[in-house]
Amino acid sequence: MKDKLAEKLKETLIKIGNKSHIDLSDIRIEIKENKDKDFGDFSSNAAMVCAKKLSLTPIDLAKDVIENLKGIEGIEKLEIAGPGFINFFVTNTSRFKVLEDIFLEGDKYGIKTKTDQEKILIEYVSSNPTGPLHIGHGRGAAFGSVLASLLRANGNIVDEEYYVNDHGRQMDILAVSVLLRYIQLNDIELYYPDDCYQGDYIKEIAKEIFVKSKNKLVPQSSEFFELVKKAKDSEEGLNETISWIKDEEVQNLKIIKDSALKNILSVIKLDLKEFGVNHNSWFHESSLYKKEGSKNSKIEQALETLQNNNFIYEEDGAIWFKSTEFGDDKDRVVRRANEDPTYFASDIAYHLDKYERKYDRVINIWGSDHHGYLPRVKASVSALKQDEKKLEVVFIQFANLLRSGEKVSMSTRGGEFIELADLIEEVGSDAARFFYINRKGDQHLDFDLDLAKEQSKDNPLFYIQYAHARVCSVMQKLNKNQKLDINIAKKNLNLLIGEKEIDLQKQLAMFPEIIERSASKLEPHTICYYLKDLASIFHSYYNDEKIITDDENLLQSKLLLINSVRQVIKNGLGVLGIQAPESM
RNA sequence: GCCCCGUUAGCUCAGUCGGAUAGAGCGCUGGAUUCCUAAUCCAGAGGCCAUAGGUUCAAAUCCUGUACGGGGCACCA
Repeated sequence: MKDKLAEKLKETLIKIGNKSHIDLSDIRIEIKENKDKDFGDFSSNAAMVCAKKLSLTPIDLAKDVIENLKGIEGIEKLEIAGPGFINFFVTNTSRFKVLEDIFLEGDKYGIKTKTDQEKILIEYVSSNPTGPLHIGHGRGAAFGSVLASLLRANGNIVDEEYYVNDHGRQMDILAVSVLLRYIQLNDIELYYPDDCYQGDYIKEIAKEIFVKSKNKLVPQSSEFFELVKKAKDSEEGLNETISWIKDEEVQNLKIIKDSALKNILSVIKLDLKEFGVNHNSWFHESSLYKKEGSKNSKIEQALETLQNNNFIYEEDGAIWFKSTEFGDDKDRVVRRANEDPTYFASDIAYHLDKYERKYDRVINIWGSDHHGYLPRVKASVSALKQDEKKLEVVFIQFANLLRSGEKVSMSTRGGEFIELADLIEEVGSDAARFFYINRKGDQHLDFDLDLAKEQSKDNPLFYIQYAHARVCSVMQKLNKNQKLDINIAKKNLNLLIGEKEIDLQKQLAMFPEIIERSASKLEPHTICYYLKDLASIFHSYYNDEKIITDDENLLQSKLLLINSVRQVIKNGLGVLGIQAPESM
């Protein structure tokens, strides 16, 4: 209905414009639901926006528009109000259509099919594979996952990718950590450096490798143990230890690194699965370092291209990328004096790879502590002659965990962080997802553990799910031979004209637009608030009205209404990856 | 110092690419249940939309400055 009105309105304006030879075809007018019922169902600011161009007062223009709009089907009344708003009063009959639509479309209601589908890549989580996911990763995981399903609901093709940082210093430290724990299994006393990973999972991994390798990986050189001693509390010492292993124990290091990576990745995958997060692509950073037959590695190729495009120079023994030419604060090193490419260099190659895979949009979900990193990545994309506008980054702020109103310490030092798996076990995947996305991503979030578990209206997710369960409960209470009969219901829609019944129909009709807006703004939280509003109107209605009555006509029309509510809640929660339980 | 984000009711937060009288929950006060889930509902009180300017017919919303809070500024990943 709203779309139809918007179209008619625009046609009318163009027609009026033509009379005075003024082109209004690209003017942007707005038509929106009214908060205040006295102003009708919809209102438009069209007359106020166009009045100046036509040298008319908004009121006069509005009068003209209304004359032209008269006689449109479904409109009961048109009014001019305030400084020149055009208010639309819709007939009850035209509101009923949404109920038939929902019944016909079912699970598809609100889900768009587009002919011009966009191919979108969302990369998210991408936590270092050096330990299990903790609650700091949870928000990004929930956000990316919901965003993917939201963009799909909006008619696009979406790939979800996890970038595995399986190359570099963190992996080296991981390998050393495991090796040291491994050695300790022989009751050999040795210093365990502060900068090594402290969690108990390292010991588990070491044990596993210990069994498989039959304890053959212990370095035999006393030099090694001296280095470890030195690494106890100095970063330098740790670095020396790492490079010693790299030189002397290449084969063993590889075995340990590979098994540790495999082990941790499988844990991460399991955690994500429990959380309803499903990446369909796992991209390994290490693959960017591998030669491709006769060709250089992806990183070398990318750096060569930058060089050919004249954005590379040498200084202080290092190789730099001129990111300042694209607005970055300073130029960035891509190859260290020791000739190793930096992390940034592999990220350049990674983004180039994404572009080569021909996506229309490339979306990254990053922690907001990385925002300073974006200008250089955008710069590199531009320098590689790619369209940097295709790259969008959504920044996700950290979440605080609250228990009994107190902040739960999230120190990652000493490995005392809370694992995502523990959070899911405590509050459940549904609540965790909902609370993580209940706020705009770039804002701080207090995740209240007690609230997430509470079974009352204070808990917005419970409130929404309860509305769904209530409808299901009514359906259960019907006599055995009774059920929703769409034919009877359709003939009696004119019984649904109570104030709250109309409110419900209006709210239900907004759902497709909510999906669309939420998707286009990359803001999933909009859906949470929409569903809460819908549930609220429903609960209020339910309290006022008895659904089950002896009057078959009335019963059927009401059943259609409440089942529409049930369907939309189900669809909305579905997009969020959350269950809609039939009883609670 | 530079950059990003935020500031809306006592608290936690919404607020439709600028629109008519700024909303919700909690908390507070007072009510509703012989009845489909009271796990709910209804009513009341509560606001200088941080602040000072600017743009506009119209600003919580856009622009600039200021204050306060959070984060970021590596040959780390």
